[in-house]
Amino acid sequence: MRYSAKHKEQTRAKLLKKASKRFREEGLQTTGIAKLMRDMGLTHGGFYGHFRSKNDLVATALKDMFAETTEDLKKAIAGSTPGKEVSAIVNFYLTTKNREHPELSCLLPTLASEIARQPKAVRQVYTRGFAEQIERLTQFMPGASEAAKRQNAHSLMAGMAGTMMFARAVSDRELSDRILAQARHSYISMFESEANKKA
Amino acid sequence: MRYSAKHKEQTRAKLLKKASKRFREEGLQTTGIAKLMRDMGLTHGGFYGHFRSKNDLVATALKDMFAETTEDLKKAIAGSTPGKEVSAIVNFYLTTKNREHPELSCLLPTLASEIARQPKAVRQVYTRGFAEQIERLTQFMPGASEAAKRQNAHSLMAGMAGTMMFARAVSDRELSDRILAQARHSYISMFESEANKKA
DNA sequence: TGTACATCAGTGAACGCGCGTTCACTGATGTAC
DNA sequence: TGTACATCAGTGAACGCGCGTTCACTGATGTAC
Repeated sequence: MRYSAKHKEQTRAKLLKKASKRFREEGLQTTGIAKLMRDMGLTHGGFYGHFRSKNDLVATALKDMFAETTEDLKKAIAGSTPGKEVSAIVNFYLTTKNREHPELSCLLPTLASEIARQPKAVRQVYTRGFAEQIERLTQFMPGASEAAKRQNAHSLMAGMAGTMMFARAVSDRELSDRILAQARHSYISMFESEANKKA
Repeated sequence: MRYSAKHKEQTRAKLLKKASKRFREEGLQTTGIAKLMRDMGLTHGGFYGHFRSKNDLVATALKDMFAETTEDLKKAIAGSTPGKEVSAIVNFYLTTKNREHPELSCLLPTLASEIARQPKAVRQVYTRGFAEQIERLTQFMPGASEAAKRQNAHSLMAGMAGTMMFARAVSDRELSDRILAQARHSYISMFESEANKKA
């Protein structure tokens, strides 16, 4: 059958969205092309009309996921009191809702360890996205110098990603809730700028 | 052929060691039984004489990995100046050597995200090991109360695991080196107890 | 207005491969007599 | 000392399944005449 002019473009976009969710739910290696296409109502062969390879899809999906998280962070920051951005970020990131929905939240806790085993092209996309995310956080961090601020951004990002990873892996729900709640409190008191803590 | 009395026990122990390395190198799902046995010089069928299932192996290997890291941490702490335990832990954990050898270091940066997708039995083993590791760290952390110390242990553990995960995933070696070096500095100044910082 | 043809998103069989698990078996050795 | 047999760690074919990728194809529609 013939399709409307924009049809292929739309299919590709939907495929990309679905894949970037699936990757975060099930991991990169565990997500299969055939099942992905089946869930789109298509057959596996059609995949290669949209992406050169699974690796190509992984790389493209990573860009998409970083862009999504960037949007979410921007929104969280936009809705916060000036000077309270770190609280906004932490309270947005370390929620039970995000714990339950890896497919809709930051890729770092779910995919970063698997990315270490990916081919260079994929890791480069990751590296760029990661560096940009750190840069975005840096401007809201406390610190005497730009370098100190950036280091705090790294610490916060590593702490939040590690915390979310732990909260998801642990089988005891109450323990998981506590991990998140206490980490929110901790990171806010560590990284909310001094000026605001006194206000 | 008949084997010596201790033979099977030894084979099981070697298999477990090999598996716990392989899991950290390649992930849980990506590590296959057949390849594992082939690398032991055995055939895949023999596996089920040692473990009930792959899940059984995963659970047992996790215990082993936690025990290994516990040993390593104890050694690092034993060799440190009293009051400088946090420095010893951080300087032991966040090294380029550990970055290059996931198969010989802490399971958290490599496996925690995959464990979130494992069956309950596996996650329970993980939860116990994780809680024990936190408890072990707690006693060396600064903090006014036991709860505050434990929270600092959580923050440090999440930060170190997240940092190692990032350092491994990033494709730029210099960036990775910087991530590790600056994180060591950061976490030591954040968590080394106040008394010692002034000394 | 009616016919012929080009387009091209998606189809589905096939490729060689690896997965976890089962199970009847092999064959070297220890033990019993 | 010599023979018969039990033991049991490990073997390897087979199960049904999923993997990523290729490729000749289908068939509805838009376009050209």
